[in-house]
Amino acid sequence: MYTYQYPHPAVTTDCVIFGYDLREGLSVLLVQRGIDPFKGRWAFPGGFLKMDEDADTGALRELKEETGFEASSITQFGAFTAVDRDPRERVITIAYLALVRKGDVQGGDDAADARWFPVTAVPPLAFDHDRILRLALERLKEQIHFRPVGFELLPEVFTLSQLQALYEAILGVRFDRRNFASKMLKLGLLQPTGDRPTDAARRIPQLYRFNLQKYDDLKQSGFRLEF
Amino acid sequence: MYTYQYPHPAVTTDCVIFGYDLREGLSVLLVQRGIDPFKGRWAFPGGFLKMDEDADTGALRELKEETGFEASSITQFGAFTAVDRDPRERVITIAYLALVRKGDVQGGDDAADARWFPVTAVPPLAFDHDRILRLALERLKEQIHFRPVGFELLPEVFTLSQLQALYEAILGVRFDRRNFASKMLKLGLLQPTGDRPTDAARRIPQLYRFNLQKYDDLKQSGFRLEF
DNA sequence: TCAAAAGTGTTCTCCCTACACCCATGG
DNA sequence: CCATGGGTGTAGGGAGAACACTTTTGA
Repeated sequence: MYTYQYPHPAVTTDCVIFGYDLREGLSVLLVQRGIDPFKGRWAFPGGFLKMDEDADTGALRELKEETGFEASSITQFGAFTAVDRDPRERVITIAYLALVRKGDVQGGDDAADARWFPVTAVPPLAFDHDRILRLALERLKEQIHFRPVGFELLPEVFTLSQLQALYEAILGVRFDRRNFASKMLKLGLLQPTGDRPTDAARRIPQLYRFNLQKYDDLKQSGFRLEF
Repeated sequence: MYTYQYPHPAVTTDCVIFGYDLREGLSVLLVQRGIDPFKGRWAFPGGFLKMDEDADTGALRELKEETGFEASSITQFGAFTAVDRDPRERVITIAYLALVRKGDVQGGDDAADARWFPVTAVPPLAFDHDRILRLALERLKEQIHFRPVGFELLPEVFTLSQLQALYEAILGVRFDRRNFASKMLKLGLLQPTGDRPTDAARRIPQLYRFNLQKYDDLKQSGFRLEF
């Protein structure tokens, strides 16, 4: 038992992990709760913060424990503090956001109950996780202007139309194919690979790779992707 | 005494209140700590969260108690969770940001120990409040593109050169006077007032007022101030 | 009448936008 | 040979950046 002179809330972390593929579009990683409250409902991976870890560390640990996935970087995007958001006791949560390649997440051992859901078909969520998701989506839309989110979500090599589909999925708009291509290529962040994909049903598109070097240069000078 | 099965951190809120005037430039509101730890040091107004209030409410309450100022809106911008950030016990803080007219803050009764400091001349701060300030300044720079921060910080009527000086102070850059004026006026957010200021040492400039109506319209359609 | 700030307009360039044609591939 | 998607180019308009002259005022 732990006693304090004044009441203390419990503190948890939650991770909104976004992934993407052509079939399902933008998706989030959810785990099914095995215990009450909200037993059986889906929720973001997360859990109680330990006393000897900061929130970033705790979020990464819980994510690993519940999904088997070791994220390289997560971004804190909000604290949720409504008084009654957890029926057991006062719990505030610190929410994190990460972008991952779906393929990297496969094979989590403890991840029996972890599953991807398209953001357009998310089941009812536990606690106030629907609000957390809404804010996460907003933040993702903002970040897309400053951060090459496409390159974190897509496989290492990708085509221009895949990249465009991703941007359209996140922002919920449509772009002109030719203008999107020229704008992207002008940035210089894309490196054509010599290879071509083999599974093409139609004309074979060029494959690109993200140029990290160039991105670091651009970040130095403070850039912005306009869309 | 309050007992829990697992250890809980304490949770506080802190408010970074930005103000602005021509003499001092961009400033922050600080209070001097009356008790240990860090007794005598300056810190952001804030304090422990109560169990029956969410963090926004708690932040506004603490701000009022410590500075006498009733803010109309505050923006949560980060949680600080380093394990050793408070020497007494594990404390995490949720940080808020607000923009106010300096004049509105005068006259807080309890505010004996509240003072404005130019951001360029901030004294040593308690806890990790220097880190909180750094992040707040970054967020302010980001928000300036989506939110008419000038109009929240300046008096109700102001001149174009005052507005420009504010933008230059926040972003740390210089603009061409003529381009700044035409860009601002083109937005349609500025309403010329008939009046002219009397204290001019030189040629008397036009006074403007912020057009809230127009701003709401622009917000609907999702706009961005480019600078 | 001079110094200092205010007001105003033009030109050039670049980028965004809209849009059309041809090419490669598999069925 | 045709449907589907990939690749490329151009013309027009608008916005930003650079820049100079005139006006008002108090000293």
